[in-house]
Amino acid sequence: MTDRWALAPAEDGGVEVAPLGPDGLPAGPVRREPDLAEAVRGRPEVARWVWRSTAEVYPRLLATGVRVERCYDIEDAETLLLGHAGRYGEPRSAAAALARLRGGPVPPDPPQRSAEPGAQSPLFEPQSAHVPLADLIEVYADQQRRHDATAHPDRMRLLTAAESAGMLVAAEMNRAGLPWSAEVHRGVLHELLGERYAGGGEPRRLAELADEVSAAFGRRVRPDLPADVIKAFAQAGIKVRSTRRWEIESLDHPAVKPLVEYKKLYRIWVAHGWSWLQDWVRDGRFRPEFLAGGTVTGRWVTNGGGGLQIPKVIRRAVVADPGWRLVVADADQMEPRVLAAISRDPGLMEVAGRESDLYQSVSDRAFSGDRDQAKLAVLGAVYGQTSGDGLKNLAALRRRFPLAVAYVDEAARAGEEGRLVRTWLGRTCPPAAGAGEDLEEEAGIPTAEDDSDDRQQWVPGYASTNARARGRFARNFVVQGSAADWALLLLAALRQACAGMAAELVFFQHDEVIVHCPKEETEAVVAAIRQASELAGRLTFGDTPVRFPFTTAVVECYADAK
DNA sequence: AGTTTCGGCGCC
DNA sequence: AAAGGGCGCCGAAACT
Repeated sequence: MTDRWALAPAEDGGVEVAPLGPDGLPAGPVRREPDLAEAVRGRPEVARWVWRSTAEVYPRLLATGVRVERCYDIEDAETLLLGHAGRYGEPRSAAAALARLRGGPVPPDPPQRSAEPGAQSPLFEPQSAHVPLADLIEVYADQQRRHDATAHPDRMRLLTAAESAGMLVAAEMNRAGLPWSAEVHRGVLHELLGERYAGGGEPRRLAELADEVSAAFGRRVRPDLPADVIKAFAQAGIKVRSTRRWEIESLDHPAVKPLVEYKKLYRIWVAHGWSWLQDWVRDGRFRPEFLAGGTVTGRWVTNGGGGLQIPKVIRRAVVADPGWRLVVADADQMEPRVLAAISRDPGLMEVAGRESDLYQSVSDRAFSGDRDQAKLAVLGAVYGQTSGDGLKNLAALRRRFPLAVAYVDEAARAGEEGRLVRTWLGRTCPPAAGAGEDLEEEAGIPTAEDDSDDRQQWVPGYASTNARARGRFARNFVVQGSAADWALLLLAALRQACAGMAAELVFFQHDEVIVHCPKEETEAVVAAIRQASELAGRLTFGDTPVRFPFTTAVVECYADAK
């Protein structure tokens, strides 16, 4: 069962396939066959399909009911390998990789396609130029050699394999869709926003709140226009720099309450209201397009519909099919557990070796039981907090967990100095990531904003705010990115564990996964999650005591999971 | 008129 | 109390 085959759809609708040897080179001739799906369906013994792009091939296979166990996505691997070599931004298409290999002119990558509301996953992705299978195999063999030249070849192999697995999962999720009740959604909208008025204007509740805001200011104010609100406050003798909630909330003015309420509901209305429902929900399913590895840290993104930002109140609309359930599984304190695993800090590993609340354990050791302080300190260390209580707490954290704090500090220093920073498996941060566009600041030349007094406290002397931004980015990158490494392995293991069942993975959001399954399968799914977590922890980070417990809920409605 | 950026906020 | 990381999305504002 170690058979690897390479595959490339031909331009005439047929397909080229070829068996591969252990070195990645062809172990037999390239064969032309008339039908892509049949070529795969007829070879169930193949353990891994090597192809240019999962997004090009796999939706077509799924459309005919064909699933594959594993794949290797050449263009995704090219991206990761280029990144590891510090060559971020070079064209990553198979055609470009081939050109680099042969010394020809390197074609630029085609422009990214943007999402269209309600668009089904296209059967043909408008992507890079066609590359014949024999050439594709050459690129693949070269990539195998390039894995060997990385800092940790075994980890790098795991990374490219894991991300390819993630792409299979993403394609399957895109096909399945998230079960969505339009009726429930409409009910929630009506309850929150009131009736819609003809003509597409604001619903009743928003109109009322806008009137209350205007009444409080004594003139007509549009609460959805920040400039208007700032002016209105100024006329009332209150200076605000923005209309962000945390800045507005504490003000002593009668407009504040309806304004904050307006902004909350306005958000629901524009981002998840009736037109969203119209655009993104079809046949009882919400279909955002999941893209595995869509960010530099390796986190997924969704293309369309804000699939990873479903507001809590709207989750009531996520309802299992009749007789089915949603198994909602959420990794507990994922980021500090990942930090324990990558830093190998003995104290933090010991704490992370228990399934109980990690922040509580940290606070018992370093914060005399104050869980909130402990959580702030840990998150501050991971995010690069620069002021407030976080700094004081960071010192306490450093005393108890020196290797953990040193790990992220070193990443931050590397980022500031423009050195490469990698996740545990080898995903590499582009050296300029986290940098803004402000070259004047980079050069240490004060800009107009710099004489605002609150910034200079934490921008000492001529230190570049850009370098600091890179430092914060890199500090977070090693944790968030390694967590994404682990999450890919988790998804891959969970997908395997669910392979024989009717259960389908329908949602994934950084540290949370939803499986939709017949109610008879829920126990098996919960067990599969546990087993997948254990396997993912071991495969990703090797032999550590760190555990990755999940909170799982078996529910009919997503909103009931928390 | 079409495209890009900004402000604000949803999620993790 | 204050505001650190990653995203996507929307309408308005600011551009070409």
